[in-house]
Amino acid sequence: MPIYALVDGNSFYASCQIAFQPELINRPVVVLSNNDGCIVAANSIAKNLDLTHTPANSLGSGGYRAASPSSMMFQPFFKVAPLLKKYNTAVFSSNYELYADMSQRMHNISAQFAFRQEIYSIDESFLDFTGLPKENLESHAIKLKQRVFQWIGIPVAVGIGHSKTQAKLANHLAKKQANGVLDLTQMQTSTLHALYKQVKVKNIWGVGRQLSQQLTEQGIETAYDLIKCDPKSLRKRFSVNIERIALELNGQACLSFHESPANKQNIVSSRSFGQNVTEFSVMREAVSSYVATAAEKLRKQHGTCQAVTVFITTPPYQTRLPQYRNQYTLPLIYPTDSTILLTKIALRALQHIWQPGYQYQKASVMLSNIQNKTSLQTDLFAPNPQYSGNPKSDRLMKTLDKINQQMGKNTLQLASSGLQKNRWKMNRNLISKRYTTNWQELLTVKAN
DNA sequence: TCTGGGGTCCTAGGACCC
DNA sequence: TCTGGGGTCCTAGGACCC
Repeated sequence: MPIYALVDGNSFYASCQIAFQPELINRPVVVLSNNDGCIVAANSIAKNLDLTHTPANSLGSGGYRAASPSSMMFQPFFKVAPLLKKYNTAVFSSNYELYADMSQRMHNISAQFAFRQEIYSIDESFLDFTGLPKENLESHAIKLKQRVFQWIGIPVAVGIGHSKTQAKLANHLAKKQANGVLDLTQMQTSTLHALYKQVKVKNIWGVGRQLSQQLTEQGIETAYDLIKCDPKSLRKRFSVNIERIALELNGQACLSFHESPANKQNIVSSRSFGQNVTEFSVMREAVSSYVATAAEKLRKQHGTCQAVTVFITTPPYQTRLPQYRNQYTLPLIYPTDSTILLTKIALRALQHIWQPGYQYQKASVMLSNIQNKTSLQTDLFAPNPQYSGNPKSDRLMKTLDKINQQMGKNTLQLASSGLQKNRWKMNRNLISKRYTTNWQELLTVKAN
């Protein structure tokens, strides 16, 4: 039987901020989404703030009542700002450069504790503990937790189980444990089942809002209820996913372990604007920029794509404004990774859907039909390829990427994505320093 | 005049994840 | 004034093939 651990950074973005400002440890701390739109991370103090104390009119029509402590998450910032201020909350714009670097450090430390690691997200990794001495798994995990905290100041929780779903569940429960670690593999079946009886289905990995409602309606309310069902009948009544979840909870691993990340099948670059966009020339610039970002990612995984989708929308929440949203996909005859060609195609798609007279809030670019560049099918009848597989284009793109990597993003860019950035760039008014990736923003330490 | 059965591929939409 | 971004997998239905 395999044994997996899940290591997860607690309130990761908030913890990254606190790591560099330890004086925040006893204050509520929240981190905002792009554009300072809504709350995407909160330390436990902030999660426990009572939203019901906010004046009703500042929480929209009819007032708002908190359903649970973590309902702080995904609240629009402007609605809860007065409450946050009242509680002396430290509020940060998201600083992905900082979080990505801290993430790498956290994953590197975790990796030292197992032969195999699967990096699952910015703040989570699975470790393969199979073959380690079974009775010591818990102390092994405690060492890991201590080392991460000592080295980079990030608190983590570790859950251990016979499947990924079990490890996830153990991690969820570990956060309530004093030592932040929980090993389900050494537990008596009766103890495990008693534990499962306390876990609501909505807290199981893979069960979201819809499924938990459907399950509950059929009398399956806890993890225990789920494992007591016949897996085949679960598949019939719900889906293969639920069957798999039940098996995994029973300790039968169905989801495999992936050491190296798979290449993306789709690459999206999508962003809300700092202010609504009304002019085509400004929208054009934003779309060009997003293409550049997506194409750079594409080349990083040595891929080419064969379709480009552009999507634009007005703000869905501002219902007083006339609403419009549309998308258009253009296929390419030959696969490419050239920012120049992809920009041309994307702008053509934008032309198709652009309607003047609206206030646009957001645009997205998606590259799809991605294939590996090295295994490309060549077309016998293709004219001399102008962009992909063309040595001149390849050299140009390589140079572009190299310069931007060494000198900073957007050092070199197409003119079409350039001149009026302040008309659409996102707001990040409350951003912290990039303590670990920028020489100008290192932490200053004073000796008195 | 009658008109089966089995299969693949593609796409759109839904549900989920962090 | 102000509400994120980036993915995956599964399923159902239609087109098409033999």
